[in-house]
Amino acid sequence: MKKDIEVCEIQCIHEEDVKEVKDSMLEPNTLLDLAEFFKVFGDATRIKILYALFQKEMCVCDIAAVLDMNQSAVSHQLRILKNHRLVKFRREGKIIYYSLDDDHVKKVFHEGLNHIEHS
Amino acid sequence: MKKDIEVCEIQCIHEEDVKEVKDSMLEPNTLLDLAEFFKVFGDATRIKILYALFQKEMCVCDIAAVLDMNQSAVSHQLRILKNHRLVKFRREGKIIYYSLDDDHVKKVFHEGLNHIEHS
DNA sequence: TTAACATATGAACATATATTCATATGTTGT
DNA sequence: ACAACATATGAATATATGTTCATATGTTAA
Repeated sequence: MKKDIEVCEIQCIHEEDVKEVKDSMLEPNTLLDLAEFFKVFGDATRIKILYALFQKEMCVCDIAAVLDMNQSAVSHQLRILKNHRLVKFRREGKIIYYSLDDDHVKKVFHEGLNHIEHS
Repeated sequence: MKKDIEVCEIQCIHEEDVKEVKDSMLEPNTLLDLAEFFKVFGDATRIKILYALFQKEMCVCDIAAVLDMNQSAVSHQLRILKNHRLVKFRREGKIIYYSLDDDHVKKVFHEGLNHIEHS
């Protein structure tokens, strides 16, 4: 049964367009994954880490030194980068070296740079 | 004068590397702008809006209908996209049509898709 | 086994951010 | 001028996120 007062009804103007665009929308999971992926780039600390790793693989404490941050903060961020397969690591004794895991990273990065330079 | 107890000193292992990477680091403003730029992509609502606008220009209420969200929420997000020059708009009477403002958007988007598909 | 070191992690806190609600602004037709 | 409509915006709230602190894990050398 419908209530006689209908609130929050979304009104659209171009029904055809809405239907068409709605049908072509990405799958919910893809959307969430994409947003998650970009969210990783949306933090200055992680951007710095990625940019540092563009130059060469580095261990955690060296990254911390480059960023002038404490080891814990860097480690937390590295975990996020690792979970999203943006960086990988190898162990050498006590030291763990991190490096880039993916070529898309550089491409995304440079498209971002292009944008902020041209706007 | 130095305190005899020195806490939170950042210890690095490879001084040379640290110096080199630190010197080649992006400027603080560039870093912040980049992070800001990607932060815009890091939200499912904005991703949906951008993807919708890939198909065609749309007015606010149609976008709201596509996303199944209220007008205010969409408007707030459009403002963010507008501020970062990702979308532009034109007015036609009462209606305001939004569209993509930048080719980098699509490129960034597709690199992101590539990444999540290959990982 | 123990000390020293490199890194990881859980909890707590402070800050940032998205959505909602109410309302303001700006446009059109009467 | 007024009503109806499309959009924008400020404030409030709830949630997400980054950093710090304390501590745990894992490795090496003695």
